[in-house]
Parts: sequence; C-alpha cells; structure tokens
Amino acid sequence: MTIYTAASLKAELNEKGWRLTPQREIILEIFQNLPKGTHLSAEDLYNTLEEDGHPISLSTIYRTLKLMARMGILRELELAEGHKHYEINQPAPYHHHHLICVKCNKTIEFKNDGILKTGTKTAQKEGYHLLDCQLIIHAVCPTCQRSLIPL
Amino acid sequence: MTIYTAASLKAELNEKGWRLTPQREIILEIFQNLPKGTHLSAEDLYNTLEEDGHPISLSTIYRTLKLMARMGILRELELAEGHKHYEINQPAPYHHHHLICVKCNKTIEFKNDGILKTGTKTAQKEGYHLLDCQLIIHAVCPTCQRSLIPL
DNA sequence: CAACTTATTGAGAATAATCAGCAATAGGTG
DNA sequence: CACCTATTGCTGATTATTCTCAATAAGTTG
Repeated sequence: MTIYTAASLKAELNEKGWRLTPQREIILEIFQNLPKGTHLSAEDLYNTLEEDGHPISLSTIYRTLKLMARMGILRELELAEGHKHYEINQPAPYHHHHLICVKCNKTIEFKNDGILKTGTKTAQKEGYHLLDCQLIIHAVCPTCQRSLIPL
Repeated sequence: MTIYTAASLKAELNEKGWRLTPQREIILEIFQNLPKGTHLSAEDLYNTLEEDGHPISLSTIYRTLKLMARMGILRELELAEGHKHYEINQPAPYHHHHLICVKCNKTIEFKNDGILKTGTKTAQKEGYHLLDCQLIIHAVCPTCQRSLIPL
C-alpha cells in the first residue's frame, strides 16, 4: 500500500524482470485520478480509455488489473454485481471498507483504522505478505427492506 | 445469523410467501453437517448431493444458494478461485474470517470478535439489515513468496 | 381432504466475464 | 544499436451463472 509514480512503478516492475509499458502507465494514472469512491470494472476501464483517446485492448486490461492487484497497487472488489471492480489501494488515512446492499447493490464506504491493523497483524503472524485487507458487509438497505420485490 | 432447523427455515420461508421444499431442506442439512472450515462451490454441492443419492439440478442449486445467502443463512465467499464458495453463517463464537494467498489460494481462517461488532454497528448506523460481515485479507503466503513462478 | 393457486423444479439454451494461444511489437540491457 | 523476451492485441475458448418454460408440488382455503 504505497503511493506509486510512473518511476516507482517502473522500478518495481523491472526488479522482477517485468516492463513498464505505456498501457500500464496510463492505467495507473487513470486510477490515481479517479474521484474518491469510484471503482471501475474491466469494461468501465476499457470505455474510459477509449473515450480518453488511449484505447487499450480488453486482454491487456484484464492482464494489467490482475497484475496490479497482485502487486498490491489495486484492490479487487467484489461488489455483488457479477463482475469485479478495482480501485487504487491506499494506506491508512484513506483506507476504507464497503457496506453493500445485496438487493440493489447500493454501496456505502466507511473507515475504520482498527481493521487494517487487525489485517496487518494477522498476515504478519502467519508470515503472509499483505496485499489488501477489506471488510465486506452484506446487508439490505432501508429502501430494499421496505420494497416488495422478492429476493 | 441464527441457527436454523427445518422448522424455523419453513417458518421464515412461509412468512415471505415462499415454500420449504425437500431440496432446500437437504441443502441446509448438508451445510449444517459440514466439517468446520469447509466451504462448497455450487459444483461441489452438486456433486456431494449426487453422491449422497439426493441429486438436485444445478439450476436449483444456484437458486437455493442465492436465496439462502440473501436470507443470511449462508455466507458467500470469494476465495479467489474464480467462483463463489458457500458456508453456513454462524454467530459470534464461531464467526470467522479468511486470509487468502492470491497465488496458490491457500486459505487460513481466523477469528476476531471486534470485526463482527464493527460490522453490526456500521450496518445499524446506516439503517441496513445485516446479513454477513467478513474480513478478507489478500496476501502472499510464505511458500509463494519464495517461489519463482511469476505473477 | 380435495381443489386451487402459484412458487419451485429440472433440462437445456443463453449470457457474460475472463482467460488462452499466437504472431507481431517494443521495453530493457549490454 | 542489436538482442532477448515480456507484452500487446486479436480472436477464439472456457467457465460460472442466469434465463426460459413446461411440469410438478407446497401451502392455503372452503
């Protein structure tokens, strides 16, 4: 959970024999400039890039998202819509979690410093190298509690 | 996060105009008798039922898993294998969380009472009806840290 | 307890997200 | 600058999950 620049991304990639490509740089940039609370799916990112005039193939998008999630740069979120969403992985004061309505998918972000501490401690105790730590709360929002729509 | 019997399951289903079927009863039973730390995918459950001599169609399995997750009976786990896993949703002393290696998918369960409290409080504060609350830690296990396999 | 309504099941087809294979391209290193 | 090989972009697979629809059966009502 570090803050990345093109240079530090390059350094970390090269260290493992990997390369910094324009595609990877642009994708990192997109995520870093995303408004707070925004998370993108592979498809969303694909469209954003196209509109920005920097089209990148879906294959590369999927590969890059996976790569960056495994590097700890991005968080992979399962927000109950049938596909993954991604957001930049930020350290302590920005780190947050999600409260999700399983019926309408409305999502509320919330913060809690204790959770990241618990996650860090747990990973450390088992000798795991921490990438991301997220509390997911599945629930039914007030509106859907009142709604008559089944399931 | 209550403990269900066939009778209480029936009561809760009927209250909403739904029905208790043999299929639903058997599926609940399977999950209740699963050894600690076991979680099943839809496919796993399908096979288990078949071997037990109580075959149930995949469609029904998917529908039932979704239904029970939305009732709060089952927890839907995203353990990084590309498909969901399910386990019975138990209250406080049995409630646990998962530390997952993103490379080999090795998963360790751990307990922490504070997290469920945080989740309950957060949901309550927003007026959400809590179904499940899980801390997911994505990390790299000791073995995979040493391994030379890329990604 | 028999008739009735409608939720549920099962089978198979359809969908959607993600991945794999491969030739062409282009980073990084010397 | 030349070389090696990681990466890209296509296109075609895969795989999990959902949908459709006719047949069945749970729960309710008289």
